[in-house]
Amino acid sequence: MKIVAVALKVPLHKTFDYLLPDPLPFSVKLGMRVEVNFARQKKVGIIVEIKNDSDFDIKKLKKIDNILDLNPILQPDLLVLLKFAAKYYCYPLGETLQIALPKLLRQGKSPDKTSISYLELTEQGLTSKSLKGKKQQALLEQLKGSGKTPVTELKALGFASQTLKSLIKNNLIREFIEFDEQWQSRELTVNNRLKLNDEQAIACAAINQNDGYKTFLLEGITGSGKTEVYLQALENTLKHGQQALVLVPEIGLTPQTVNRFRRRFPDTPIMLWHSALTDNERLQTWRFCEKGSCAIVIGTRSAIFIPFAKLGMIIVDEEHDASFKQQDTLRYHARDLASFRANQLQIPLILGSATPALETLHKALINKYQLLTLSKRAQTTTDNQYFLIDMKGQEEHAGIAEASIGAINQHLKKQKQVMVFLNRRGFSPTLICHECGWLSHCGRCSTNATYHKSMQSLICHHCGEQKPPPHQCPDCGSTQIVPAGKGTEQIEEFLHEQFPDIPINRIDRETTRKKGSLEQALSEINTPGPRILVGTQMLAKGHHFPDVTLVIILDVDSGLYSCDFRATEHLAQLITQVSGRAGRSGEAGQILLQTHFPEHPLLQDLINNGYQDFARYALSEREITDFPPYSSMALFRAEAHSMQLVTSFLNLLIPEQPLHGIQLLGPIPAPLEKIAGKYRYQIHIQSNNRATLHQYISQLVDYLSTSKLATKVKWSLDIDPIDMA
DNA sequence: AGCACGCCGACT
DNA sequence: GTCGGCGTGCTC
Repeated sequence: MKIVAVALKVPLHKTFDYLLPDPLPFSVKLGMRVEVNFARQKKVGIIVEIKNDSDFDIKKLKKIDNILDLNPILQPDLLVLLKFAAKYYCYPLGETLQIALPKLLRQGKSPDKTSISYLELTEQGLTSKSLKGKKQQALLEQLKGSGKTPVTELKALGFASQTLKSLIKNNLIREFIEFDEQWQSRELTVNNRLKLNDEQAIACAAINQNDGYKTFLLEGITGSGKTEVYLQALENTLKHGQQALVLVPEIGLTPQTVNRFRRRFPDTPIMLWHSALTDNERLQTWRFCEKGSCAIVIGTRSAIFIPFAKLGMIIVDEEHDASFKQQDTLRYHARDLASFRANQLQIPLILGSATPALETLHKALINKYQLLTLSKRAQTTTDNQYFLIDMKGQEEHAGIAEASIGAINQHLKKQKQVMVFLNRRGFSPTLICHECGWLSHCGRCSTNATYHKSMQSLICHHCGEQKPPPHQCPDCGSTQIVPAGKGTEQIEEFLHEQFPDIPINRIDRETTRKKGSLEQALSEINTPGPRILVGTQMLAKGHHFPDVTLVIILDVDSGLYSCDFRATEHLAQLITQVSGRAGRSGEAGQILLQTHFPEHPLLQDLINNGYQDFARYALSEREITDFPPYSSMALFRAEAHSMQLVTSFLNLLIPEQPLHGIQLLGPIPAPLEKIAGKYRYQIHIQSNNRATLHQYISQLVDYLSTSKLATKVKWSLDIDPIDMA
């Protein structure tokens, strides 16, 4: 009697056994989808085990209603990866598998979507000079840069169907349909290959000589030509007829990046993977990769779950970026799963960053990874200069020091661009009553309500609740309600007053909410002339601003003294990444850091010796304090509307006797104790031995599945957390 | 998570 | 008398 274990989308840490239909129509394999009756509901599940008996009462087993696939929908290696992920991150297997599948497959739809329409330039379009229509001209430029491009991708860039149609009508571009034919690597055309410097050549040679699994850490300062190394390493992979997966941070999937790949390999099918794809596009891309019809995928973290016919290389660009870690449901780290997958397939993995995560650097320093260093900037000869602005006693306006304003003036006069960085959006983080000290806060979260002047509202950045600012203080009735603290909106307003003739672009989540508005701002920034850019994190990542020669970081201090042990690492990465945006056009950039602690050893080390030196020093501190990567960590969180319920539940999990090899800390309130009306507490679990940690956590999860109290709170586990909030 | 079963209050 | 509140327990 044939029995199969089926993984279903239920939040239970187990699978369910079913009987196979008796005369079996065809051979049943792992990874096939089935339709079953489960607790009186029809569900789509996946076969994860085939066996001859069951721990469950065999007489009570139900029969499978339907086998949905002739061939497994999850190929064997992907199923192994997902089983590992479910176990490692302590997440139910059924839910893990569902997360990895495109929605249409999750729903049991047929996987056969086999064509994609592309647009390309005609001969006429190639030679045409300039068109009247601005949008039409932009589309031609885009196609000149990217070559043949999927229609859906062009629409995502903001081109209207009308624009496409009229260009087709005028015979400047043409549409064609491509079916999922095997991609043939012998057609490989390579354009615009750059000459490598010594370091790049050594890196490429090391990667290309490699046979089998190996992880390389490509530690290259901004502008040192990491992308060129990726491209030349990819060339080798493509020549062997193998596919490649390039993982990029959420913000890194810009047209510039993609165009560079398309221009280099004009005949090679390249597809994108990101959250804005429609369900159909997602399924198409998935199938094209699985069948070997697509050669390169550039995608965000979930691309790690795409099946490939013959994957030959994985690249993780900006590997330190926090967006590779999923912050809800299955809390996986795409970089770490990439490492598992590369090992599983015996292929090389390249981790690239100017500011590698300390975990990654540690593995390179103990020779688990091969370290490849790029220390020379390709374009400039001069290094950026850092200046610490001591804010003690310094006169300031809207948080900008007098000295900084002087510097801004100088650079603008030289027709250069200036970047002002502050990691806080809105006008001011709170409103304060001048008479009684009342502060604007969110009614549902234990945090401030940020004042957004342009929208005339108070917004909670955690739960999104909006309300109008009060005219009178709710406590004392005073009308003296004033903004306290600074956000990017206020910086922009002040700079407008100070430099009325200078164009200013503010770039943060608020100003880039509308589709295409970031692209719009970026193209404005590319026009010559003096300009000021104001922004948050978003400015630090990926974009090229060749005319920026001055960068000012306003609030350095919040990263220096924080309860999060990773805060200094993130601050150093941020400073290095932001300053990497400056001085890329031949002239050395100036970086001003505003701080009350100019003598702080971290800042001194960073500006005098660079990130590489800082990171090695920071690692030695982690070793002394026993923090990751010198220990393993997990975070157990629980939330509920009643504080008493949460704390008593968590207290139940703390044993009376200390456990051997496990340190528990808590329950302690989460950094934000209350969000959207729910109280959140957590327990830090730490061990010097990963296996010990995992053994303890699996026991914990087993216990929770039998605990009644556990059903009354919402709990979650974060393995290797990077954000304690 | 769903969903049914079950045991108590206020309604045509 | 019954409709419906959500506490409890189970799903191969």
